[in-house]
Amino acid sequence: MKELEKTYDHSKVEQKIYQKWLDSGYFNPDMLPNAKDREPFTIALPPPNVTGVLHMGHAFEDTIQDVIIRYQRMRGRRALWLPGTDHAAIATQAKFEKELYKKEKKSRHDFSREEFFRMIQKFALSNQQGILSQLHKLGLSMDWSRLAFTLDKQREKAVRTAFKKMYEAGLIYRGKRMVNWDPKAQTTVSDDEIEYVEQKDLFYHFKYGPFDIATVRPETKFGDKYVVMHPKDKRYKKYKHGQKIELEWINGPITATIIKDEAADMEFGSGAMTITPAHSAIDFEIAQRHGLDIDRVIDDRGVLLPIAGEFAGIHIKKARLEIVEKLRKKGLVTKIEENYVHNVATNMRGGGIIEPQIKLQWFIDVNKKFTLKNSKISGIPAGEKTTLKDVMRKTVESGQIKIMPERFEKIYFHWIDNLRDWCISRQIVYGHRIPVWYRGDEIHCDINSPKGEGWLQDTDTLDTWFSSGLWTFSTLGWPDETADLKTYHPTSVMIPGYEILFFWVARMILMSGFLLGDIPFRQVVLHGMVRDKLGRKFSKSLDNGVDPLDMTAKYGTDALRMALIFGSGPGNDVAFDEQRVKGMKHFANKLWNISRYVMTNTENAPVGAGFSRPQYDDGRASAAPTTDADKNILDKLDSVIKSVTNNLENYRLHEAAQEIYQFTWHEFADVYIEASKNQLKDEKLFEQTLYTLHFTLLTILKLLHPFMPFVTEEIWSKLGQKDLLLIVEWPK
RNA sequence: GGACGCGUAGCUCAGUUGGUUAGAGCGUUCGAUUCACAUUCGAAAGGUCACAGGUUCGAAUCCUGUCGCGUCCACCA
Repeated sequence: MKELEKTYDHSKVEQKIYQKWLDSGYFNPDMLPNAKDREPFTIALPPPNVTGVLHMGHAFEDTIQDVIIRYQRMRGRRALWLPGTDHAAIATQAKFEKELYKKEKKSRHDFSREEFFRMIQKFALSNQQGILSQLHKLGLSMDWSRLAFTLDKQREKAVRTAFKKMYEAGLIYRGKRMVNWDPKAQTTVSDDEIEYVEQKDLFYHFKYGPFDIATVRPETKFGDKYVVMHPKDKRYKKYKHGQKIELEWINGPITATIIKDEAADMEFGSGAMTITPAHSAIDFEIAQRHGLDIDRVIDDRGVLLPIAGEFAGIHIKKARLEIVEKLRKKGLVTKIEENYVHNVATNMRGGGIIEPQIKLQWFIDVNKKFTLKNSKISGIPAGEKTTLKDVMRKTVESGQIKIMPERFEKIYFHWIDNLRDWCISRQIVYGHRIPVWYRGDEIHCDINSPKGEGWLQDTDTLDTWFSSGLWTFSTLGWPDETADLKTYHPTSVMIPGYEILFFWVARMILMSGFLLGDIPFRQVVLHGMVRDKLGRKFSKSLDNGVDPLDMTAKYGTDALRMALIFGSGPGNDVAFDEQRVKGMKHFANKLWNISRYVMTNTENAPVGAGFSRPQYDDGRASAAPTTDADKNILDKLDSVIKSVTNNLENYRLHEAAQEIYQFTWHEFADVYIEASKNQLKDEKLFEQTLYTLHFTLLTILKLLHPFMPFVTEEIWSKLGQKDLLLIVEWPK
């Protein structure tokens, strides 16, 4: 028996233990003992963005997954946890461009496309290295041999194959539509990447012929030649739909047309509004309903077009005040309200304020009918017509995919109901380039460029979520029919934050449904966000960020893991409190000293590592001399095993963790170990007591291992156990 | 405007289908120390489970309403 230090020093243990695990090869499920006989269990890691470093949210998310995968491995599953990173297209390019400008005062225009792509890819891959080393330090049991990246060769093949199949099914089309244009990043963004930010502005009222119209954006008003009011608005009864009126406007007299449309809100302002169809989704719809002209006023850079007359060529930001000034001189400004609060659409991936524009873009049609040749989706038989929306809905509705907590299912359905076609093209270079080539009027979509002269590839790249949507199967080798794909797909459980339910979870269901006719995962367990102890988001401006690696250095990885799991309900946000991590470091030390006690006492015992359980194997009642304390602790142990197992099966990790903690400290240490001190002095009770101490400790180590892998593995080896605790059978 | 969540000890939070004196971590107070652990042990203080009704033999838990906080969706010219 080896001596144990008086205190547990994580810094001496963690790296050594992690190396032991790596050397064992058991992170790769195919290397597990009797791998072929094991039932597969798969988790695909939500790939962290290569934009930066890991934060506490990652530590939380990855700990949850590690607990589950370790538990399943011990339960005898062929447990695969597949790691990877996400190229995060627009976010990464935006970040790179920012740094490039800061460091070298250069922009994307200073480089060729190919050169610029290579620079960003290099930046991304160097970030990736940092992230991978952080993942190692968190003790995560991922299968590094299968590491994937959303923008590597194999994933490119998957992306192009997926695009081609959807294109051929007519689900991907190119069309001129109103999109969210970010003039700063010079690209479109999808509806889901818009974040509305409250902002205070001046609210201008103008005299528009006989009408009072209001706006915060006078610079869009040049093209306004339609005035819209509700058909039932009594104030405007005398005006007829289609009626023309002459009036004085910014650059002289114009002819305006009266439009009666129910989109006009009678309660708001004067009830009359002018519309700018080329730069507003709502206005665009109104214009389409009535067949109105759609005149572009602002270009891609936010500069006014010739329609603005003397203001043409001026940036909208600058033009606003000048326009108001001109209107004021003409006596057309009736009122200016200050501090008008309204929402502005912004690009949440580090871009600017969204300017709706009509552009030629690529879309995924979510309502178009198609036929699934092979379908494992319940509610959609093979050969039957369906839509992508239907796939997303039916898989969850039927319970084939379960979402936990359940309340998110409602939110998910609501999102599907309001879903519009997904704009997948981006005008940036960092991403998967659209696999479509043009030559004159010819168009060619394929995995590789077409043969022959004069073909030019589409310059757009794909929305990053397009490649993320393939993640569960592109990581397993799809489109090739690999053994991995057959063995490990559909994956067992997906564990993302609730904030990417739409971006990602829904898109994976869509992609897997169409391309494989199957679900990507059986279960979704959503977790909340990690906030600071006051419940605020971690943010740069508040400077309240906590680096997970600082915590692991200070208190140990086990302590951080346990602290994150301990006080968190499913789907709820977690308030991060350093004090709790400290408390869990104490717990690790407590366990360490419990082990010291058991070891020093079993040192001279006739029983060694091969402790048997003679008294309890069958017929507990008739067993050898046993005290109430023994019965009590072993009964409780049995019930803890059952309960912890049940809670882990149902992804109630926090409850499982609390039960083990409670049992270890306040039952085993506080009660039984105290009682054992007297029992060990009694010859008749000696062996029984040793047995109970030893058996209980070993079982605790097994139960606790998924949560606190390092300290448990270390003690396990000090106890002289041969196998790694990592793959020891889960207690029953 | 629509939907959802939360409000439990000083602080941060658990509390699975309603069931005995409501729990944890940290903090506070008092006491203990050669015997596994001061990163410890024992004890204590501290909660009308936001509020008001209702269902029930019984409600922190279910229902209705009120107040406060938060999130998501839609978006107003």
